[in-house]
Amino acid sequence: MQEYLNGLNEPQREAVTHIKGPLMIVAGAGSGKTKVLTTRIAHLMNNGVDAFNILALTFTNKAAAEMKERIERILGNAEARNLYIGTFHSVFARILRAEAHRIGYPNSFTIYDTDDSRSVIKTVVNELNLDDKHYKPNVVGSRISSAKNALVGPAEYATDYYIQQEDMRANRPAIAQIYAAYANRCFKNGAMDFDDLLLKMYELLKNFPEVLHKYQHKFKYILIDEYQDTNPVQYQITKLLAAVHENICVVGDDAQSIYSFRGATIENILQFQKDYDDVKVVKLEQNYRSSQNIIHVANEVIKNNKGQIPKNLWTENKQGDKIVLVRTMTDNDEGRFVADCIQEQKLRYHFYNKDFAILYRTNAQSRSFEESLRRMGIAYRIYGGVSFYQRKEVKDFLAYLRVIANTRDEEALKRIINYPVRGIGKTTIEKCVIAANEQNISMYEVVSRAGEFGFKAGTLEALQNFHTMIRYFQSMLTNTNAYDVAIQVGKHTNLVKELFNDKTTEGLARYENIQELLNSIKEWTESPSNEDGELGDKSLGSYLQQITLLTDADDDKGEQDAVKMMTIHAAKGLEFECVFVGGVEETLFPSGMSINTREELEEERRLFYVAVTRAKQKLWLTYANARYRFGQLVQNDPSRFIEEMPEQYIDKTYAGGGARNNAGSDMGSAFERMQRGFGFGGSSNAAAAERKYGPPPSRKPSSKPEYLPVQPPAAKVVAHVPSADFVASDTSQLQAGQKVEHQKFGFGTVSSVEGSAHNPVATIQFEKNGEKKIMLNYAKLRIV
DNA sequence: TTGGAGATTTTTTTT
DNA sequence: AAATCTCCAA
Repeated sequence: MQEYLNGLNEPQREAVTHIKGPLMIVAGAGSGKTKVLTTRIAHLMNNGVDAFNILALTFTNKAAAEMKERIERILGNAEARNLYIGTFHSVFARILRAEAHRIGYPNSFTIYDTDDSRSVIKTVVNELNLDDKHYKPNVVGSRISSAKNALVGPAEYATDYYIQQEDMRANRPAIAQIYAAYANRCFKNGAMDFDDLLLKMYELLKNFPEVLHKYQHKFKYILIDEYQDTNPVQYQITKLLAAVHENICVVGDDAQSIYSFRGATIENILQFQKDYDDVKVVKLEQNYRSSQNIIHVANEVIKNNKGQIPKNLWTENKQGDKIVLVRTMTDNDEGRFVADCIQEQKLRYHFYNKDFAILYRTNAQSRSFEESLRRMGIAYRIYGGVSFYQRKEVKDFLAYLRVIANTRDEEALKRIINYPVRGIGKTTIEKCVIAANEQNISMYEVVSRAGEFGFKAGTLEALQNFHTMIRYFQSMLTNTNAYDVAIQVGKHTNLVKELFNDKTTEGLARYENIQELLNSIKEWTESPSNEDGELGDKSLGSYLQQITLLTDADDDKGEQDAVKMMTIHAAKGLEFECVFVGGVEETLFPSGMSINTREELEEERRLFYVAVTRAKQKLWLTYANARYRFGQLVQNDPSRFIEEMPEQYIDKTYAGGGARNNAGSDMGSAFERMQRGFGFGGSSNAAAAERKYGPPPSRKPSSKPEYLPVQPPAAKVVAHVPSADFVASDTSQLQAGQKVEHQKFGFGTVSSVEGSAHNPVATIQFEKNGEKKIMLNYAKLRIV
């Protein structure tokens, strides 16, 4: 008997060993879903299914790579490299690359990221003489994206009564026109946006029976992870692919559906049973991840949602700690609390940095956490946000490569035609675009035939030089790999040199980024196989196509001992020993944008459910009375989700005061209690904690974190034992020049008092700990 | 044509 | 607070 089956519980084994026919796995959070998927694939292969006939669609490329690795370990051979595993987008991009000629695209078509796509929309809006203030690229773009995800093309969009009504009501009747122009322009540019990778794949299968036939018979077994987050195009594609063999296995949890803004619909998972006869349904309800308390809270909150697949998530794990609710004055206090708390937990329970995750609803919230962690000297890594490949200098460099691989790519061409500056200004670019539109040729072709369009001598020369350079790069394309081309681009454009000569801090960072980019291209070129196991294709085109689809989660720089910070969306599928969820406030979580309909609110609640169920042992929910938004302090109420959690599982020690308007509470503000308790107060330093709890274990974290604390000056507080007679003085009249004693920082001299009358802030020069800004309303100071 | 000062806008969430 | 856009002088 195959021993890999032994580690499975009953329903898991059922899911793994069901080989023929449609299978739906309803997998609760932490129920061993990945294990089931990998074991199932291994089991299929062990039972004679050829790896080449298996397609597995995952949510991130990293998940795909991990699965491959685990399967190899189970099987003990390298067969897994032949599997087709990847995200919808990367798998389809690969197929489209092979079939591009059928639909009029170059096989090295460009993949536009969101920025590129918005930029094209803006161009198109202006060309149609519409106001881009009213037809905002973001608004129009998301409208187009929804249409594509729902399989609505430009023609149908323009004639659909309901859609048109909506656009009329929003006073944006021209969106249909923009959609059509946008689609045309993308095609003309030889480019696909993210949605096109799905839509064109669908059209390919729909319009070319021989292609459909080919892939139907190639993919005899199909597995789809995170099925609750698939949208109608993805649904239709998989339905087409699975139509012959019907060996389709979907895994999902309706309670974790959090991508409706991307067109995902729970309908897909609810519909699955009706689509095929004889669907086997397996429910995985035992949670192996979290404590009893965490599971109870999660279950209780999600009950407030209507209409779900009934299930009962349970665990045999121990009860665990209560969920800690934390209220602070501002977002900065929130950051400080979390950083202090991590420090304390590490000392007390011997956790490593990597055991902690800070999750939040919006990327912008990372700032205050980042600052506090840095001050404390705690290593951290932020996932998401602006990714490496979105940085301006990186995009600029890549734009060269894009033009070389695909001259139709007008977006890229416009980016680089005058970068570095070579005297081809806005007017000239506009002229080129207009000429291109008139003649119905690409902008690049105008540049290449610049002599025919009556440019001034100087301009003409600049254009011709540019064209000669690009042609030179292209001549290397056929017999050189991506890295060699990139190096030549760096040399001949003077880009690298120019950045090198820029000695400002930002210039230096930009230079380093380009170096890193070149290194990563080199690494990619030299690695034996691509991420999907395809051997050999080290061309520039191949490189460019995978680069756009990489996400931050994918570039895993090894297990680092760093606190992880990311949005809740990005945390899907992950787990951590200790989790902080920040900004649990009305208008933030649930988002102010998503409280207008029941559906929206329920999705926010599912998001809350996802956040809570990421934690294995410990969970903190923090919220601030007020936080900065657009540089202004705004008040917020605690999130409604807090009230939905049963009291008995909640520790409210830190949830009392905080607000000034809550003076009746005898708890004192969270900040005050923090000072009384851990982190502050002279005695609770590392040495004391070590005396009390013993030395940290010798197990070493595996590698260096990406963000090692740069300068840890503030982190190392020189311990101060307060005077025996320490009594906080009335500091309302505090003035510059006075000497004071602080419980933690020791003696110092006030250098200034600023801030509003309600919230005075003193800058104090401490003898041992340097300059600190102290909020007088909260800090306890003794005037000496 | 270029670059910079000042004005304006932006925050959901992501492949 | 930060990023992007607009306008103007050189």
